[in-house]
Amino acid sequence: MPKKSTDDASRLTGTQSIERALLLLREIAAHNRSGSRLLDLATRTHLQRPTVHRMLKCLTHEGMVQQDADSHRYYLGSMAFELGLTAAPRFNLREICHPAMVRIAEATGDTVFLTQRSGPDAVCIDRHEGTFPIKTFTLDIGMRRPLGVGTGSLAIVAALPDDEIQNIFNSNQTRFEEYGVSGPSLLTQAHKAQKLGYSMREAPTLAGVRSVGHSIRNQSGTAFAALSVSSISSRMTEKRVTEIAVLLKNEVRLIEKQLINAM
Amino acid sequence: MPKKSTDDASRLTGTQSIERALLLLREIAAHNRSGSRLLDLATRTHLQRPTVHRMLKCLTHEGMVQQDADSHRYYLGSMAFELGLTAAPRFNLREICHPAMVRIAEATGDTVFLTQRSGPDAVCIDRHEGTFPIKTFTLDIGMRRPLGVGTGSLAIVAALPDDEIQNIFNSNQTRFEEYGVSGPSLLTQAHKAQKLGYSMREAPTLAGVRSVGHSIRNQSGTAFAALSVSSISSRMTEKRVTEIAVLLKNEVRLIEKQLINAM
DNA sequence: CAATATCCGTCCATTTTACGGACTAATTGA
DNA sequence: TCAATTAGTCCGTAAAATGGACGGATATTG
Repeated sequence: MPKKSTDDASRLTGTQSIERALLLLREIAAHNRSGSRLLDLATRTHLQRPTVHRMLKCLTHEGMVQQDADSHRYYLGSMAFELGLTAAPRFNLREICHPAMVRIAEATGDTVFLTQRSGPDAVCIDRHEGTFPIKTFTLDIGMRRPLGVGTGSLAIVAALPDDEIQNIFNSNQTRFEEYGVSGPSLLTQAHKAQKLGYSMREAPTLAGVRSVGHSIRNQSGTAFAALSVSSISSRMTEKRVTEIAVLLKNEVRLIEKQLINAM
Repeated sequence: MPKKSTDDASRLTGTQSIERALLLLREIAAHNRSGSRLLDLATRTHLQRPTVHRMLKCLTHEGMVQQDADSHRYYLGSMAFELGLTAAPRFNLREICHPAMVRIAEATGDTVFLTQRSGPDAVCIDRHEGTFPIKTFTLDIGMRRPLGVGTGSLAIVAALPDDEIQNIFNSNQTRFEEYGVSGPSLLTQAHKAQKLGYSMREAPTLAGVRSVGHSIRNQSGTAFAALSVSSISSRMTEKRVTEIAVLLKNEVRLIEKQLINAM
């Protein structure tokens, strides 16, 4: 039954199963603290259970995925970790941004996050905590969520051309629900962020947390990462939000200069 | 033409292309500093060029692989890095071993390596340098080589049952050549290491470097990792080798105790 | 503690997907 | 400028992957 996959436009041919395997890996990565059950993976990826099972068996065999013997839940495996170690030297965004994150954390006292775009997702690749005693750890390092969900993520989206924003929101539509946010509202928020030059919002899942984000662009001008600062809402007055936005903007300017030399 | 793949016994079915894709990823990882050309990848993986190309196109599209625009060479991509970050919290061997590595580096003055088995390969997952001014950086973090090539690697092999050693050496045979070592000689060295309880050898590729290694076993008693110490041969007298071996053995004992609690 | 609902894992006939031989384009290098 | 090497593409064919259906394990409920 040709379900006429209404997926993305960018159709590659002759690689269906690899695409599916990577889709699975991303989905497992997106829930790596709690682990994923076979059925949930099948549902979330829109694949048939037998297909998912067969692929997971292979991925497990090769070490990309691990299955907990008791719970049967799937997690990323040691090979994923090792490939990451190997790839790391070529991805020095973390190192480049580290001093800036320290400075921002010191200046604000709040927690700073570094987020990087990964296709239809955004991944938190670093975090630095400030001194203020109430900490808001809205993101763990390595956490993967649909593009547009976090505040840093929103800043990345807002910096993209309008038609691409639409594309992303269309393809992530169903995934947004899982994170308790609606597509249309995200679009409004993205437009607001475009006007302001930075993103700001209340965490939808965690009441009382407010964040400010600013995108980072590469040499060719496309936003591929973002810095964001998170704090309890009571500290995030309107005045303070704009102050932090300026702080972020300046630090990002420095980072972007370094990117030109480094990459 | 049914080439009757004389591969490994553990035949999975319905996952050929995923297996091949992962084989490619491992092969790219094994040469990630210099990058890999399409043809070399095809040769090393024993796959057809069109197949490799098609798969690389997909992997590149998904961010697992990156292609340098000028040289056309392939490297691991940002998604590999990100998956690694996500997987990291569940692989704390590094953290557990870190204090031991510091102590060993201080005691010996030489460079200490932590190696982990990954199927038919071994991957260097950590390194700590001693104070002695002549340093022997025989391994970079993330470096992947066929199991049996390095000294830590050799210690892991030596701790396996004899038939498995044979299997590994058979399937890695051709890959050994690339690293300038011969299978049979490795077998002798493995047997020697079994008698001694630790592995020791002169680096085959880099004259004047001698290393000592000791395997680390998990709860179920199988060797899955190793600590090793590397130094210039003039420092590695026979007496000193045995001293370092004792030092390693004691540290490994402590690590193995922690593994029981941690994992 | 049956009975029942879920979910995991496997089988196998069918068909779509991926394979790879052959060709073209791009790049190197002599 | 021309040969040699490598990258990338096409497409008919065969084999690999798909997924509906079933058996078995584990959790849940009455």
